[in-house]
Amino acid sequence: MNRSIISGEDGARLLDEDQVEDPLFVQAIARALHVLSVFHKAEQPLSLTEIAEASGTGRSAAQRVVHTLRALGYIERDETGRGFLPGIRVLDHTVDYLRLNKLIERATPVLLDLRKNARERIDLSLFDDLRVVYAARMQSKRETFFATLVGHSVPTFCTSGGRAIMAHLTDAQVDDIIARSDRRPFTDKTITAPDEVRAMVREARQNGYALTVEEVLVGEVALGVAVLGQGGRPLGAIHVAGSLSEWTPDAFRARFAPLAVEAANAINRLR
Amino acid sequence: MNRSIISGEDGARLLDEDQVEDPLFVQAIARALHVLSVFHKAEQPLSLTEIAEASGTGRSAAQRVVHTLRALGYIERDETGRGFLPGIRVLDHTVDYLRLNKLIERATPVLLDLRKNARERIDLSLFDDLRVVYAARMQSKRETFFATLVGHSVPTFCTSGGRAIMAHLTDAQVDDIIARSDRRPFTDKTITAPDEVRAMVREARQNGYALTVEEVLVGEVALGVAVLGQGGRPLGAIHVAGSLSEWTPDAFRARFAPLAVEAANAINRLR
DNA sequence: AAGTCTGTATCGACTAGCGATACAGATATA
DNA sequence: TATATCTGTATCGCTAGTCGATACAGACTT
Repeated sequence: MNRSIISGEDGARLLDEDQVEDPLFVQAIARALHVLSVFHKAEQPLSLTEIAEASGTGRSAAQRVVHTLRALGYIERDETGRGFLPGIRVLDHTVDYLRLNKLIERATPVLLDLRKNARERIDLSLFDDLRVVYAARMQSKRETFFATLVGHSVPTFCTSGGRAIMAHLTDAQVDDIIARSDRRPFTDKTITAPDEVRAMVREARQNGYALTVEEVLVGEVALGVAVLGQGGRPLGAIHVAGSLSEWTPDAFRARFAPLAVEAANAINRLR
Repeated sequence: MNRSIISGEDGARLLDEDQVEDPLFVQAIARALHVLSVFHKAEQPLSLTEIAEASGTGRSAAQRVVHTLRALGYIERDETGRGFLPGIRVLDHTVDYLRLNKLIERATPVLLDLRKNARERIDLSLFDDLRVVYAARMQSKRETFFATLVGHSVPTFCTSGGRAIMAHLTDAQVDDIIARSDRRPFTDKTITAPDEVRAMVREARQNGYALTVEEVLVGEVALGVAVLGQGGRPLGAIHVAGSLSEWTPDAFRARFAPLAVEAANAINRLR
């Protein structure tokens, strides 16, 4: 039972039962953002009742939240047909996040340089527990794919960047991530067995990078190198991605591993 | 007194006094999102007290909101140094917005095609009252600029896309937008005088597109064509942007106006 | 015309959030 | 070394604000 990369069925941190006990935890906020998060699983505009059901709130509360969110621009009505959609206002926060993120800031010039030399697609992803979130993509020359992957996330356990990141964690942390991950495969090449994943992580530890072949996308080979912050903690990863129609995995590795590792080092050196 | 395109000092819809009277308006949500919006004017991590001051809330309330937002991943601590930053969770909503937006969906293939023919930078922007928000960018062959402009916004009154959009509004609406806009210039070529802007809009009405020369960025010539929805209402615009080092404005217009207009028509025809 | 969806609105009961106040750790003044 | 002022965190009682029930109008089905 493979799954798609398109839909957002990943680690959407929803409200935790414990948090209801926390006196510092403002419930209304959680409810509101929970309502907004409902769209993560949606494929089309949602009606008020659908929102209410999906968010677990009653119709009344859902309507009042939607009303407010709409007034603030975080939710819009669908023009054609009925229902609601996320509003354009969310993009303001996107740009704030990207702009203020120090890792992105210091990685950008290095990535531009890497892309020039590599002439393949370069991505920057950010580590977020069970997943790795794309923050920037520099498309390759020939590739006409949509530049806007910002915000897309893929599981840590089965991506080149994720594995490179795990290589900088303790075994216990790696095991924890593997155990908690939804390990449904994307392709029939996706490695999901905990032992095999652990082996890949050990390999990445020795190499200083991770290579994945068709684990997320058929025909794609990807090489990931972790980017580190404070005291060696992995914050994200650089990805170089190419097509198997042009490269064998080994040729890809030989060509791009040095470049990518050097780029990551350059970023790490900046602090 | 020119201004920068980088910082987010645009139409951030904050809470309106009237809304306090609205019984359906959930204040806690507005407060929370207002706190998140505080980062729109920030250039660096914000301390709790800075957040409190900027959002108008007391320290206590601000702390409690930040606490919750942090638990949910919408706010993070800055690793190095102190203070808070927007959290990675906001990118989830970004991808939801982009994914569910019908205009982006139907425009994408056409834009890819346009980029192939034009070989210049192609943008898709969405109309949001006083501003126009970039939703997608397909970079040109040679351009190494960062692909991640998603969420950036520029004023409607002085951009090619914005003017093309205004060409599809009534005169009263255009006047309203001009009047309410913060018309500080970006460059010394920025046209800010209401009458001149109106003239440009009239011109755009006749041509079916708008051309701007260095009004936002020095050295840039841009051509915008509106994209329409339900009953001719403008939803956004296609932009083609080039460099004055390669094109005279007239040559640019002659070369790309037909292509861009045709692309916009293609998108409009899809519904 | 009866039925079932939309989205919207009102109001009282009670809970959940605000503000005041306090504390601990880090960095900066004297 | 001491005093001051930041940082972020935590507690608790009063009351303002939210939830849920209930109701209504318009748009599609049947």
